[in-house]
Amino acid sequence: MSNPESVPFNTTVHVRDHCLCLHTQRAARFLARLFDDALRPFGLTNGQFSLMMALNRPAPAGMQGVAALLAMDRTTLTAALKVLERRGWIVAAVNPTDKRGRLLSLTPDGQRVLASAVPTWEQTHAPVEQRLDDADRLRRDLALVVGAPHAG
Amino acid sequence: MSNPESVPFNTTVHVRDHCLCLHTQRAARFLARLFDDALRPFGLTNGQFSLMMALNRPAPAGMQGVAALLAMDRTTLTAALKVLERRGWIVAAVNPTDKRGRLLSLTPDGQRVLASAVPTWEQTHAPVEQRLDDADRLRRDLALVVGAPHAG
DNA sequence: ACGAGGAGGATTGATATCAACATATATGTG
DNA sequence: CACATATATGTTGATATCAATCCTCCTCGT
Repeated sequence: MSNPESVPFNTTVHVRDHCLCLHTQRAARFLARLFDDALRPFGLTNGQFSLMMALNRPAPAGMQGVAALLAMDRTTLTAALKVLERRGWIVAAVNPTDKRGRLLSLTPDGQRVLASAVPTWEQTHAPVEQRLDDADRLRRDLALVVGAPHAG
Repeated sequence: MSNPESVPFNTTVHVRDHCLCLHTQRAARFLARLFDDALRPFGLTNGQFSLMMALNRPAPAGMQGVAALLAMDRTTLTAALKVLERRGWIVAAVNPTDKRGRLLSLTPDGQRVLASAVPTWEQTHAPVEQRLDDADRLRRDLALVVGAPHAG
């Protein structure tokens, strides 16, 4: 029934119900679909929206900083940028101070697309927040998972 | 500064700090890397581990049920199964009762691999759980996000 | 100035994700 | 039984994800 070469069903149930990795992946897939659907009319995915929002800052951003902000692999960021660059929504210029680095920024077109999508983001986000007793608590907990000792 | 064609920096900061989709994607990427690293010696990714665990049940599972359990697109499941099937860890047999459907189950080899990985799952999961004040609270909140009115 | 080691990115290969479309089977109606 | 419709799954194309690897450019010691 539960020899050392197989996993007892009880263990399966325990892992299924407790694995934070699984729980988080499920929620991530669910929210990705939700926001992808909502943002599709703008030609944006949830990840592209978050990335462009991360680039909407007073001074151009570097790749390391953006990758860290999104907890994303550097090479994933490279691939994501290529898509947005093809569409003319962002530019990746060589950093004149350090020619190894890139300075990332939104183009005027990119700013327009992002601005047009913000109301939809709000309309999509609000119902999710309302389903929760305390959205700030969830944000704090997720920040703890990622390793930030303090949230916010 | 904040004409209708661009997004004010204040808005960017608000979205960055509040977007539950972004927060969840970040945590999901972080945990995926953590578990992928830990499970690599067994030739498993976090997703493959969760999928095989979902298939470890008394009676063979159908694709619809598994996809729903993992909150995963049907076609994503098809692709994931092909990899595990190639390795001989699962079998997808035509359901004799309904030839449209498939019955998914672990092979003995698959059971062995899964069983060998469980201690590593425990060792990887424990520190994450310890970082949280209340892991059950996070699990409940994530379940609420996915739309389950009751957690557990 | 020169060379060694390091840091920042890009590329490649594998898997993951999902929409749009295609195929096979079941079910219900007449 | 024939046909329309619904259900279950597979296929294709685009993007997302990350490890391994390579290349370029910077920094530092001499």
